[in-house]
Amino acid sequence: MKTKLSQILINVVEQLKQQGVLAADQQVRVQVDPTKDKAHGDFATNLAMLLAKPAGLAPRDLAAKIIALLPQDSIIQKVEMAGPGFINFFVDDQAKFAVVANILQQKAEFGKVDVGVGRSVLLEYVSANPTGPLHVGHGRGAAYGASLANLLSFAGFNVTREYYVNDAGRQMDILATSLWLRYLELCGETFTFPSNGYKGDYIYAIARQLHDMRGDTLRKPVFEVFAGVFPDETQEGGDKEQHIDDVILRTKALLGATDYEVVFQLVLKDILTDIEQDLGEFGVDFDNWFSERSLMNSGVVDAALEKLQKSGKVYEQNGALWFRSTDYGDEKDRVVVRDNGLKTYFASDIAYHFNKLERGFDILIDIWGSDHHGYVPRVKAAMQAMGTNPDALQVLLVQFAILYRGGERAQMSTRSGQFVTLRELRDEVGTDAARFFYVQRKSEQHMDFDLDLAKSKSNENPVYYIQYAHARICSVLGQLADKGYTLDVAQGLANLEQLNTEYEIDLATRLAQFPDLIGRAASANEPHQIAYYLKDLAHGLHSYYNSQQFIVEDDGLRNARMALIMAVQQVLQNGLAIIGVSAPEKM
RNA sequence: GCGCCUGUAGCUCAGCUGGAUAGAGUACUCGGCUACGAACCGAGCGGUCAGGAGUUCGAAUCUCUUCAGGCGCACCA
Repeated sequence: MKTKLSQILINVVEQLKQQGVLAADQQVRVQVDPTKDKAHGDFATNLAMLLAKPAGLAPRDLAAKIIALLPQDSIIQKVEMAGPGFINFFVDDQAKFAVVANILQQKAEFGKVDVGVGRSVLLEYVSANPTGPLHVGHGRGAAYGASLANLLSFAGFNVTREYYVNDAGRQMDILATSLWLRYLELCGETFTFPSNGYKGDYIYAIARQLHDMRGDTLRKPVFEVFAGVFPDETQEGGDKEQHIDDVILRTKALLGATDYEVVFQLVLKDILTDIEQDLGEFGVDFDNWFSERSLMNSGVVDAALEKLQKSGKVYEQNGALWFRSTDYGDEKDRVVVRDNGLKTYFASDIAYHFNKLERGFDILIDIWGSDHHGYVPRVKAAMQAMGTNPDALQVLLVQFAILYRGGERAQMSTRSGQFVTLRELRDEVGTDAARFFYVQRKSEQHMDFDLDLAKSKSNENPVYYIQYAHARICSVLGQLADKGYTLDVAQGLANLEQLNTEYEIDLATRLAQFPDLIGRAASANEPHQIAYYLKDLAHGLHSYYNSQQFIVEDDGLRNARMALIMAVQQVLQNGLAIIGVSAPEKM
């Protein structure tokens, strides 16, 4: 309907050009919008106001010219000029119900558009360090990423979902060392656990596994472990960072490369498996789990650094290797290889993003926590230096949820082991409510997450409002048989002209807007628009439901109503599927 | 100090690439089940769109500026 009106108006603009009212090279973006006020018809265009100046006419005079050029069309009941020069279109009520047949025919496909035109997207999200279970802070990125992937896919993009596993680097060494220390405790050794080690309970569980596997074979006396290490911060003149670094070195030396790798792989695999399962139960899946270590070990990082070196984009200073990111607008140059010979996380990321494009993707989307926003310019700089197009990368930043518990802000720290896990949240509020809660808000919006409210009063979550609408429709359809009627969709579709109440027209209008909404939401990377749309659609259904009895004696009218609510049911399903929420038949 | 994000009803948030009288939920006050599910519906109350200046037919939306909050500014990831 909307596209049809746009087409008509584009033709009118062409005619205006031929008549010389507009210059032949005049650029025009025809805009047709649904109206907010029914008094303004169904659709309105501001075309006359936009073109008034170039045409050298008063907006209302130009509007009159445009209206005169409009062709006769059966679906357009009336055209009016209004206000400063709006042109309002009144669409024939019966034409509005055509969408019902489309929906029932296309089913789960209804709403698909092609703004993606088959372009391939690599969508990277979550990518939390595998140093512990996911907490509620990761939940938002997970819910957003998964919903966006569904949305883009629905909008015609070819989406690949990827989790970047940061399994290289110092944090992983701290983790492996923490595990071994807990293992030593199980062997009977006693000592003070490093203040900068990972203290979460999950480490104990893995340590027990290790002990079951290897008995005491990996045990070393404590005095050897802590021999000559820098004191911890709890001691006079100590430092937690230097302390843990020394303990790592001792751990590696005492265990040897082979056994250290055993410990390392055990904790990595255990945590990664847990994360994968956790996300899976949250309805968040991935096509690839991409290992940073594999990038390192296969020489891809070295190759990338070499490439930069050859083109003179890196230089040595103070024993470290620096990338000239300032050449590309970054605030300062960045270290890629430290003076101790270790490559930085940034070095891997240069190689990783280069690798992504080498795999043939047209568009790269990274979803990061907003605290990483300062990181964007250097990655783009690196992409440019590597000879690739930095505009291929879109970084979407997700604000952290600020947790409130008992009216106070709850602090979260993986290291200290004090956090609410995503799993706990799912157990207490349910996957549907959690998914909806996260995706309800625009990603860059700060979000207050009241744990008490989410847990205790979960019925207030609007997700139930939408699901209830769906269940209600299912219930009504079930009632047909109880009342001795059989559903006849064909008859319903043939009698749509019997639908004429404001509720019915309103529902049909909303349903018709769904594909357009998908296109807009996908273009803006905003799955929250789907959530708001569904709330509106559900409201339309509930109001309709309360206004009159659906199941009436007249066969044609009854079946027409069934067709309409079945269309609503279908669109609710399609929309809920995108945001990863179930559409239950009963509640 | 510099950069990014945010500021809309008491509270939590929408506001569709500048459009007509700024919306929803919640809270509060009323009203609606012998009805296909009341996890619902209807009505009311509630706003200097943080403040100021500018751009134009028209600004919550764009520009500048002030204020307030969040987050970054490592040879950490």
